[in-house]
Amino acid sequence: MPELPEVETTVRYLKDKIIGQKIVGLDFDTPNLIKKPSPEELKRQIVGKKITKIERKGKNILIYLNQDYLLLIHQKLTGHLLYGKWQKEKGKWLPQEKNSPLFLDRQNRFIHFLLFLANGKMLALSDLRKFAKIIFAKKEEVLNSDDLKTLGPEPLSKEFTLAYFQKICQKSNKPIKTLLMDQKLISGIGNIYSDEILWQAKISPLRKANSLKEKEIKVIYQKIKVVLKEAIKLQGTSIVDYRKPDGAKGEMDKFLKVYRKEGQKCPRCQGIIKRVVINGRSAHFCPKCQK
DNA sequence: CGATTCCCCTGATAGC
DNA sequence: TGCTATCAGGGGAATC
Repeated sequence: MPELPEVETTVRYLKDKIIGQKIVGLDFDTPNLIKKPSPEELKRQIVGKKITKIERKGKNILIYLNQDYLLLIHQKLTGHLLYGKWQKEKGKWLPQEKNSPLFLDRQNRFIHFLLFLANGKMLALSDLRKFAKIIFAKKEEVLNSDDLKTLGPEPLSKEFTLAYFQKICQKSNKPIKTLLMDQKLISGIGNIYSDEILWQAKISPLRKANSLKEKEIKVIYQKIKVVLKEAIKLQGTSIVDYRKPDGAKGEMDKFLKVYRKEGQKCPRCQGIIKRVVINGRSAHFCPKCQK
């Protein structure tokens, strides 16, 4: 699923390809993805506008348009943006290049939303589960909406200090995994990287945040940065649905230590990796070396 | 206010 | 073989 590193990879890839491009058309087959405005209104308003900027906030993709408009895309579980050319066959959008991952990898074949650009290329949203969220409005309105303004600090930014992390840990009686995934406290970390961060830090995901010692908090803090940076460098994890905008997989899969590895041996201590449900999410960890 | 449950959706998988 | 039940999972809403 797209978390901070995957969204960052997507934004970096698209930056020099779509900035300056005018949107010349729009197509969709799942109106429910478009939360605001109505799909008809969106089509009427977005066509003709030019893309001026693209950035990431937490797990959200922000595509800025001229006349102070902003398109927000949250990919949720299985959504990912793709860049290429598609053609409609029997009501379904199919990629034109038959030997590209856009065509060969089935995860890229669930196209539900398409923007046509002036350069002849398209920006498409593939989303198997149809959970993604699309919002289009005036820039100020989107930036001041709950979708964005409730987000906590970016974990790789200066604002995310050790003192801040210590403070939120001490104040929370929740499991540390739940805290790491709380977008209001830290933005961008999801199920994959919370598991991986805690494995690297040798801390059990079940530990209550306010039970952590100062030294442990510091290690987790450091591992947040290390793991996210490594994942960005490797262009994300494609173990499930995520793909880069060219349809190819990220390289982070083979560096994962615990996520989706229930029953396998811990690469550090040979303990058996366990899966438990925390706050409705599956958590993977090694009970032998994560305390 | 915080904690819990439900819901959105559909492919994969297990059970029969 | 093929049908049905169950599950994953980010985040928001409803409920306790």
